Amino acid sequence: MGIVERKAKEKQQRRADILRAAKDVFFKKGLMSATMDEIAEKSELSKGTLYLYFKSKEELYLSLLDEGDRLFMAMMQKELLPTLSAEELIRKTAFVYYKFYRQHPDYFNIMFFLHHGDLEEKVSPEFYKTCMCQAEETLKMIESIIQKGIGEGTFREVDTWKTTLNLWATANGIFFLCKEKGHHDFLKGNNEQQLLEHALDIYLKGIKKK
Amino acid sequence: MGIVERKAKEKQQRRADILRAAKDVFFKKGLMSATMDEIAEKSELSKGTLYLYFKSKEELYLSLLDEGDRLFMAMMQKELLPTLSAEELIRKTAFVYYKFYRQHPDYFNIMFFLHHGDLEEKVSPEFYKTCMCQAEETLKMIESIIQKGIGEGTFREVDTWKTTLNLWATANGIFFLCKEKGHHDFLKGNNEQQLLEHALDIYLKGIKKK
Amino acid sequence: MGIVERKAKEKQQRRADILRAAKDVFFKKGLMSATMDEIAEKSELSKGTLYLYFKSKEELYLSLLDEGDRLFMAMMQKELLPTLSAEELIRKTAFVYYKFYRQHPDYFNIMFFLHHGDLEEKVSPEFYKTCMCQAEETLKMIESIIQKGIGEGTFREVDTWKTTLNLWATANGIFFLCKEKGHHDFLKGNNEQQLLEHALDIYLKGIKKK
Amino acid sequence: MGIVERKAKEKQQRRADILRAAKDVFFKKGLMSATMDEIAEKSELSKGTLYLYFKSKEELYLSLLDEGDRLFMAMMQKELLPTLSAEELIRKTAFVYYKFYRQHPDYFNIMFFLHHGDLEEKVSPEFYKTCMCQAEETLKMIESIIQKGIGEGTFREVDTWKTTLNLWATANGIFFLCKEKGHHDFLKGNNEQQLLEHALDIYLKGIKKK
DNA sequence: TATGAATGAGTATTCATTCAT
DNA sequence: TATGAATGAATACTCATTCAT
Repeated sequence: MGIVERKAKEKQQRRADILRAAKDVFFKKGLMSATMDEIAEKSELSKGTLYLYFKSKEELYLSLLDEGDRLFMAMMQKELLPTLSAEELIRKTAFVYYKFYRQHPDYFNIMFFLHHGDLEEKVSPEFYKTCMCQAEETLKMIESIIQKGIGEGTFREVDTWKTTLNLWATANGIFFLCKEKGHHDFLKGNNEQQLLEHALDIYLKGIKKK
Repeated sequence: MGIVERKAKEKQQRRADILRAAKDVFFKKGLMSATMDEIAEKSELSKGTLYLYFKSKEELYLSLLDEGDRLFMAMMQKELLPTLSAEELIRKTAFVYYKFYRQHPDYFNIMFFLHHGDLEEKVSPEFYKTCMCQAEETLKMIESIIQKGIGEGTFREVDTWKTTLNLWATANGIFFLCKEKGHHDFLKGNNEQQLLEHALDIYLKGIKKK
Repeated sequence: MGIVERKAKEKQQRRADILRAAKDVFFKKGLMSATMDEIAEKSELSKGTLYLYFKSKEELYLSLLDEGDRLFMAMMQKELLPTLSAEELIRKTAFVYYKFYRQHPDYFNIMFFLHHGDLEEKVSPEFYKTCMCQAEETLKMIESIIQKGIGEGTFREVDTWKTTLNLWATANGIFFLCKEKGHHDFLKGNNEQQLLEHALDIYLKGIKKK
Repeated sequence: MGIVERKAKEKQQRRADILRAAKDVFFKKGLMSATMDEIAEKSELSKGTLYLYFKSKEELYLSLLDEGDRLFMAMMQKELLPTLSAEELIRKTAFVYYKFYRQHPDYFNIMFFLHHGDLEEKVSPEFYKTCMCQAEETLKMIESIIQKGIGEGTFREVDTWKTTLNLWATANGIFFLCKEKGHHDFLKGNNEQQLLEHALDIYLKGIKKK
């Protein structure tokens, strides 16, 4: 029994090692330029072993999302105190999302690639669905805040899921827009945080009861 | 003289031929999976000729943006009548953008790749900047609508550029979110148009004076 | 242990296989016209494997020099008996070099390319230096013969290194001259051996005391 | 008639323009890396025109030898005064050859390539023979000096053609040896001139009557 | 389970040469 | 004669994936 447990633990460890190495390499080079060789070397495992734990390069790449989601969820649960008002919760959520984006901007690349399409065909549908489900969890959490706001009487009776998707889309759209840096500043000095706050100011004004 | 003109015309034609073929192939396979061989075959030109007109695969890919921008601008100018109110113009713009997105959803992939970064390193900075400038033109048009709304006294005195970027980010974020289809419906039946309208309803309520 | 040894042996074997195939192809077609595909086919290994053992086409080409140097050194050590006089040793060396040249005239092509320069830029400096050092070993051996001749009192007190380089240059110059064959006989019936002997006759007369 | 002459002159001019441009490019990049495009651009002629004057890239390359030979011959005739003794003439010839080599080291690359073989197959035999004949002219001139030395009674009755070839081979061998520079100094500070002088000292001592 | 040697299909790019005008 | 647009064959090198040990 002890042996079985240890084996299972070792397996988890290997998986974690590979993911850590993959993160380093993918985030440094990008999906296209990263190579399995480099990941194998960095993880101090053989290339063959990589394929024992992940079906393909693409699936390994997407597996990093898991980690991202977990990280984000953890950050959220620490900060979203139930004593806060709905508006405060919305603002807090946005801020945590922003903080997460600042700390791990590369997870967004994965997300973008996931939606982009080139990847979609190279990953098994089951795996793909798994990724989606996790994203949905996050969205449900946001929806519950909006429901709470409506319940409290602070928010108008908006369509909660539509509103959730809008908020999510806005935040992502802003982060995406701000990714482009350096060559040409059409942001005119605005950064993610400022834009996000401005968007919330207006959006909340539009949601809140008179 | 006639001869020079005809040559110039032929050259334009070739360029157009290549772009058309490139669009077909890139939009079917994606940047990564598309091959220059296939584009050459589809354009009924030799591979060498492709490189006579475009420096690299990446530059050819981005060159499709040009066309997209032109298309969008043309659609806009046809629909945005100056007699409309600011709110109507905003809604119209969103609708035109939506229509454009429906007709040419693949142009968004290019945009996503452009912002994503892997491409940034493979294209000359000048060319990159050109792409960015064209995007800015569109944004300026939207800003002018907001300014008009403020001038008319319909909108509150919001930061016009921030608001512009927010609207833009929201639309893109929504389209981006909705791109994911088929495998798992976290949209719960909502489509781009519905989400966009819902977002505008709320956002405009937040902007408009009392 | 046995397993490790066998693996190492197999690796050596592969390397040898590649070198043999490379020799065939390079010597038949020349550096420029030879292709890695052909070498792969001839070695009955995949192209990828070639690159597992050699960094580039150029490095593979130069690696043949190693073999040439070893071959030459082996021939020398068999023939240069220490009982011979300095003059006999010089003549013997020249004769061995000539024999080597006759048996492996293609190694000279590599040497020519090595000095020619186009290659210099395509090979890592370390590798390049290694090639050079091996050539120097041969030269040192010749110098020691001249020093011996001076010590014996047979040769005048000439500059030993200059003399070494001169002898070497002369032999190479002759071989190089004679390479040109077939199209036009400006050699007027002279061959490498005759020219080399004639050169030695005169050169040794110029070196020997009185 | 005047028209015919002018046309002929223009043709010569074009040819010269191409050769000049070819020299620039070939000597800067080497045979392998130089491109016909660059030569066309530098000569301010179209690529097609290049092929009107030269059959192929290789033939254009070798055509530069002509010019080299002419240059060398001209230098020789200016310096080789008939009043000089045979020994002085030999030394003078060597010095002129050295000067030529210093001023136009790149012509040697062509010569080396010519003999190397890759080129031999890509050029028509007639053209190849022409190149060889010109080299022979130079050798005949050297032979005549040796004959003069024998006639004067200064030199022993050596085989004049063998001796000629030996001298030529020695000089070329030395220049070739010295081409390798930079990475590893097995020359130990010796340069072409010093080696050439040392070789002549010894060789002439071996030729001269007692 | 872990290895890592071997694979070989896959591809962007180059460039000498041609030929219609 | 001069052009230069078009060609398309040619090739080095990569890298995800497999599989015998």
